[in-house]
Amino acid sequence: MPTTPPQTEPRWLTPEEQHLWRTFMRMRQELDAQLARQIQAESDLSIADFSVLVVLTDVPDGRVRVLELARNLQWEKSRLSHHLARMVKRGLISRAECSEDGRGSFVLITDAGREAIEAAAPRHVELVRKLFFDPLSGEQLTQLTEISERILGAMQGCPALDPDS
Amino acid sequence: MPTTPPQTEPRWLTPEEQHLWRTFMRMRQELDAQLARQIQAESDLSIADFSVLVVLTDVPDGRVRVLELARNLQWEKSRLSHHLARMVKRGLISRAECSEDGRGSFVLITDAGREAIEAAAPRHVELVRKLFFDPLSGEQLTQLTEISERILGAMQGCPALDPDS
DNA sequence: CCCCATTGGTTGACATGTCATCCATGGGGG
DNA sequence: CCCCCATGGATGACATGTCAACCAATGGGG
Repeated sequence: MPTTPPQTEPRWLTPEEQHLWRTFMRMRQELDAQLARQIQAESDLSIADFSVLVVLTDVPDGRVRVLELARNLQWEKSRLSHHLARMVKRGLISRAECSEDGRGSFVLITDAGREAIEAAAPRHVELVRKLFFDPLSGEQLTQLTEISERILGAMQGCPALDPDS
Repeated sequence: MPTTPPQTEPRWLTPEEQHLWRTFMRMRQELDAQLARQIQAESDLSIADFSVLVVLTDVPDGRVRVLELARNLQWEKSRLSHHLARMVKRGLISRAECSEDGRGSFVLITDAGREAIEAAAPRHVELVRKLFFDPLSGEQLTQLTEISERILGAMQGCPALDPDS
């Protein structure tokens, strides 16, 4: 029998499962797209810029180690490095070397950066509310929290094919 | 009073809302990443390739108009055009001109394309099950379906800043 | 004290996505 | 019939992301 061994017929999705999967994926995608378009149009920041700046404004001195950023955003270091370079070029952040660790480097938010995010944030939250929170009941919010945590949990246990971290 | 007019203090997220939003976003992101990595590693198709091929195999003759594809995937036509060009170059699909409409063009799946997706699909479904369906209870699946539909609905009504479609 | 594997981070080549523009056909009103 | 604009699609320039290789500082064992 020359067939590849463990080829039990895969458990394809039932019609309802398929419907859920497709709806979920489309929702994700559309949500991203809308948020991206809005933030881009109104503030000439990208979602990526925005999330970097959020982290920077969350810490008291607006100063974070690169690797800390990477862990926080769950980005690979390469992507982060490239992105930070662009953000420096646009004056949103700047860098400082790290005295404790000669290899390391700090990222710090500039005044322009702070200005940019403070201008963009209110409209952004407003849209997040309108598209994500407002359509859902309080009960659904609880449910979705639980659901997200479950799925996330299932993946943490799955070191699968994880290059970084 | 020189302040910009309708600047009532934005409704920032409460801690629970923030927790939900961040958990949800991280879940999305991690889910995407895992699926992308797996499919890439095992089949040298990308998620994008995969979803194009799925549409192509869904129709009886494996032949779809470009614009039909675009609507189906919700991609902008430019992205689709570029992507199709690459897929042609890799032999996964080919094209045929459209007799009914001289501007139009058909996309058709090649044997290589069919082979590629048939090889990739089973492992992919398996992973989707493992990461998305299995961790959730039947009740949660129902809830998530409802939730996704709600959010999606809220966005359909929002023609917002939609360049295409 | 030195060697060397690890770690923090950058770089270059390349794949992918976006935006604006272009081009050819199609399909009506004048 | 012809003009003109809407439509289907391609293209080029550029922003962004990924992968693999690289480099310099670190920090332990021998």
